[in-house]
Amino acid sequence: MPRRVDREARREEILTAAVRVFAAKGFAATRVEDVARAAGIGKGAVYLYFDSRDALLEAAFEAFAADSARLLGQARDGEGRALDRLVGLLRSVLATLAERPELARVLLDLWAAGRDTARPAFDMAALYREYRALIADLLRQAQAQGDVGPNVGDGHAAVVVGAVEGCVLQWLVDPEVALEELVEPVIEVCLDGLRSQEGR
Amino acid sequence: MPRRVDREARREEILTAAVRVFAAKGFAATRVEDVARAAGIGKGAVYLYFDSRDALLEAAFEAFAADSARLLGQARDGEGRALDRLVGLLRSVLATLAERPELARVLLDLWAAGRDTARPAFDMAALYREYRALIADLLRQAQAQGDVGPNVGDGHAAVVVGAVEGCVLQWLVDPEVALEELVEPVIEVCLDGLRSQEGR
DNA sequence: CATTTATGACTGACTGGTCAGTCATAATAC
DNA sequence: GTATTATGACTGACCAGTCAGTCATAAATG
Repeated sequence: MPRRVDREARREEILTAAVRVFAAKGFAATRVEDVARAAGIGKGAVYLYFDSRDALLEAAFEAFAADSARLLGQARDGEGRALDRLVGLLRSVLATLAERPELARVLLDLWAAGRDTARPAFDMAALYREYRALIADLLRQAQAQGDVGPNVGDGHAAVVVGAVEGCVLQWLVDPEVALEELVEPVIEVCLDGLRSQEGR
Repeated sequence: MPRRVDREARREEILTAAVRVFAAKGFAATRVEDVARAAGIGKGAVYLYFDSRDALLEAAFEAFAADSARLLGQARDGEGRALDRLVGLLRSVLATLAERPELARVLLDLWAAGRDTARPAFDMAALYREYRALIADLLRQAQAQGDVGPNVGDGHAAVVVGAVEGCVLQWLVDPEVALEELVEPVIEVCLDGLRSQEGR
């Protein structure tokens, strides 16, 4: 053991281990000692890097929020038509989740924990609000560009977020569901719907 | 203490109380005694009607599954065009959830608990599989009737389920979201998409 | 280079509190 | 008096968080 340790890196190691365990057993069933064992350290050491068991979950949320902020930023400031940027956002959100399935699984716990008003640390609601706001904005731009219909509004932005998150939910809940196979259908449904369209 | 008690009714009372508490604090933070107090009985009495704390959650799941079975049956055996029956299903699923918000909130715990393979009692995955299967079937019928495009398939059924559940998720996570206001947008997006359609 | 001293990193046994589930007892009805 | 329903005090398991102590390395000294 080096006398000095890269605290940031070690913290990250522990968090990665924690996410792995959370994904496998769920937060509720995870003991701090499980996390320690998964990280190859003693239980006490966990507390040198995190204040509490809850803080581990909070850190996972933050990893999540950071990803989201990045993706939202890209879609907001990207080039091209608004509708294309929306499609890009959907693709990259789904790809990011599919790439880190363990982090994604923690969503199940974050959704459930977010409800607790005594735990304002996981503000999933705010996160989804941001997604809806950006998508609503992109839809308004797309409207100005004549790419989407005139009656499209905030409710539709929520449905787009819903379609993505609902697919993620099914994937998380059911190992049979393959998230990658839902990417194109999500985009097709959101853009063109199910109704037969003679014109195309 | 009456010697004879309607066991079924009393069980239902306790379950209702349990759901109320689960909705408010989450399953993880709910003590059996909380449920007992909410039901106006002693802790021991809970165990006269339920085997364990987990059994309460399982019973909530069953209430859920029963609702779902009813709605699925209606959509399967209903009258009218397949696409109309699909729209009816979406409306009634969302209406049923909006009508019993407390039961709906338990979904958050059921999603998280379902992951535990040691708890096959909550088979959310199977439930969503049923929804997807029925909707895929309705879409095939609608295709035969010329109501939906030729390339619509199983992935699109998953997206429809996703759109609904994703809206529910946002509603559960964020008190600001009004589920009723998302009903029409869900239907519009699923049927016609966002893209501007000159033809209509 | 060998020895001593200092210190940050880490450990795991321990504590205090919590809570699921049990059971001895009581109340009631017939 | 017996069967049924209910109670809540109690028990034992469990676990988050703590902390006294260990260890590995670094720095200082001669």
